[in-house]
Amino acid sequence: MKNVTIQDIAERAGVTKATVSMVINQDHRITEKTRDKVLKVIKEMHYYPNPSARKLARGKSDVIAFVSARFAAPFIATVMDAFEQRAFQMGRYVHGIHPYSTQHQTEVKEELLQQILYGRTADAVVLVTIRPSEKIVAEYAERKIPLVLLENTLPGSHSIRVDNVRGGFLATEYLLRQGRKRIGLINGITQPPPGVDLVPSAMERLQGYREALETHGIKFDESRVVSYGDYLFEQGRLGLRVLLEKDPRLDAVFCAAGDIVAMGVLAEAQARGLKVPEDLALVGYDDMLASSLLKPALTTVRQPILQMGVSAFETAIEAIDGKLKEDKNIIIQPELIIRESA
Amino acid sequence: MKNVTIQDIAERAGVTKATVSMVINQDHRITEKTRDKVLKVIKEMHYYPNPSARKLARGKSDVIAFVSARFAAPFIATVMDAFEQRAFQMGRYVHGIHPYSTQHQTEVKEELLQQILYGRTADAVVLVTIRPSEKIVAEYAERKIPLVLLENTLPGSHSIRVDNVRGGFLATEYLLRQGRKRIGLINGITQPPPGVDLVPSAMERLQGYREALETHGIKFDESRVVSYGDYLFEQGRLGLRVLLEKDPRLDAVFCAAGDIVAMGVLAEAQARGLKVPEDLALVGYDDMLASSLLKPALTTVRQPILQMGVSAFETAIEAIDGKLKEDKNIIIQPELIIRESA
DNA sequence: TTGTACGCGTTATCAT
DNA sequence: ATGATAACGCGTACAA
Repeated sequence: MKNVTIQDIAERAGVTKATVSMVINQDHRITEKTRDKVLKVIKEMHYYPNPSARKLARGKSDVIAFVSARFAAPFIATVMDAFEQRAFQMGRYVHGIHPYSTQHQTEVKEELLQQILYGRTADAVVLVTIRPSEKIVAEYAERKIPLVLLENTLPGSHSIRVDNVRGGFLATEYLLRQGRKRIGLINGITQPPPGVDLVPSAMERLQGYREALETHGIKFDESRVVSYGDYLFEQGRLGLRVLLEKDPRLDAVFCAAGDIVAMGVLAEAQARGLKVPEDLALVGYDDMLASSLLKPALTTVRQPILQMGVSAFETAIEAIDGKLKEDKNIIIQPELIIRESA
Repeated sequence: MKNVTIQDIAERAGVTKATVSMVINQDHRITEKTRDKVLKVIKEMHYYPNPSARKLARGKSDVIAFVSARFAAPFIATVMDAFEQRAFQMGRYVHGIHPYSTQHQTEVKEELLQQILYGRTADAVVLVTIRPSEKIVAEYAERKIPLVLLENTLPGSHSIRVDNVRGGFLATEYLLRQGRKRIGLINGITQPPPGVDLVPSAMERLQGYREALETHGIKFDESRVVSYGDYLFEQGRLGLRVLLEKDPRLDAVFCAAGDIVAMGVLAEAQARGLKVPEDLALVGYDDMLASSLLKPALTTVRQPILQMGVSAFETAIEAIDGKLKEDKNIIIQPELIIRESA
């Protein structure tokens, strides 16, 4: 009925709160005897320390905040899962990972990060695909709360990134090698409207695309590029329509916006009677589970997502433990998975 | 550097902590004048109340715990997303949703639920596909922390469920109507080994399958059923192999274990040169994004996942607000989506 | 509005 | 070496 507190345990065990606390926190200066006695009472009375009181008392929170735009995006869900998996393996922060989402709103993000920082809610913050303002980074640095960025880099914070320039390059170059000349690009937004966050990976993939074209002596043509803020199936259908309208002779699409969007491209192509890859070659990005199951199976750039989650967790732990004197920047290489669509 | 506390604000604004607290909590009995003054200081000094202190002081936590086995499962990620979406819309518990995962381990689950309960960490707990022990339910009831179950029901807690019996029935009956007689079932585990949790939906889909057979005068044959604990692509391949070994004349498969598994079935069928649906009709479960993109497009039972998340959130809020005198049990009807595979 | 006890652990200091 | 005492962390809420 009433909540069991440390005081109750102390009384029942005939010691003081301090002793109970020490038992819980494995302080060495207690006898086996008293410890066993106290532990027994704890079990008996179903005592669980109040985490709020605990946090309040010691400033540390035993929490890592994991901030992303939306939970449902496969990329994010997978990273989060790997992150947590690693936590279980290492036995640290096991129930101490707090996912937050910003719903893509810059304002929510800023507010949230302030809140986490000044509310002392987390020992470290992991940001997936979200770019904090420099002001925030500075404030975190001052209070010594480590930031770990995924898909971003900023001085003053650690980062885990996939080499997106290379990803864009690999995909485009492969298409060129297959003899394609008119390669459309469906991408994320590279010039975000106010209030929407920039996703640098889109810029980088664009750059890779350009570099590959240049390497092969083909001039970059802006009319071959479309950008969308959402990464949905419908964007793929729409994107292909737009690209074909600009040039019906389009012979390939690199869908840097991801495999879901690529699926939309595929559907639209098929609806128009275009054969993939014969009439239109298609390369996606991400390599989701379903990508290999499509007909034709999707050629795509694979992101080592699990590894990103694992590295993010390990980096966060190292930072929390004070083992990182400088920014740690991990770059993971993507891989082109060649299947049937190109 | 040092943390800004309510005390600092009070001093700077020339009032007491109590006043500041009232301002923050929108208590009406304070003058506009003092309120504005206090708010100004709060802004200036970047004051954010310490959530731990706050929770400690008032027993309420402003948190809803959202407990599932794994984050990455598409079903779970989608529910979680809808859940959070609704929170944003309603402006309640906006950053107060704490996802936890149990990694499928019963022990972890029990421990976690105890911790949440006795640690007073949440105002309500939502459990996705996870069944708490009756003991836990009783303990939650006693402490008046509402439980909301998804895909489960237990007296003493609220529930949101999809009518799985009906889902199983719809799929099987449709296959029977198409003239199929030898219908295999690939399902989740209905008799879990110790330490692994029961997923009742598997039982229910099995029941729907049986009922449909009986309705059409076909005897249930246990050798047509295989069960797996994981819902992976590989299970689909394996499942079909096993079923065909038992009866090579199999003419249909209802893959109640979900569309990912169904994709495995499809791949295996195609690898064996079986035409779908001519030689083998296939019905899945879930209706994922990719399901409509396969060749042949997958006929499947659609789960109204978004709606489940929304209902779960609303139910949690109602329960927290004390508006539910009795258990609320919502049942959502699934829908058979007919495409090409059957 | 203010003063202040309270919620619950942690930890520095002190006694044995 | 063990354990007790007491102050502390930060808001909330009730009596005055």
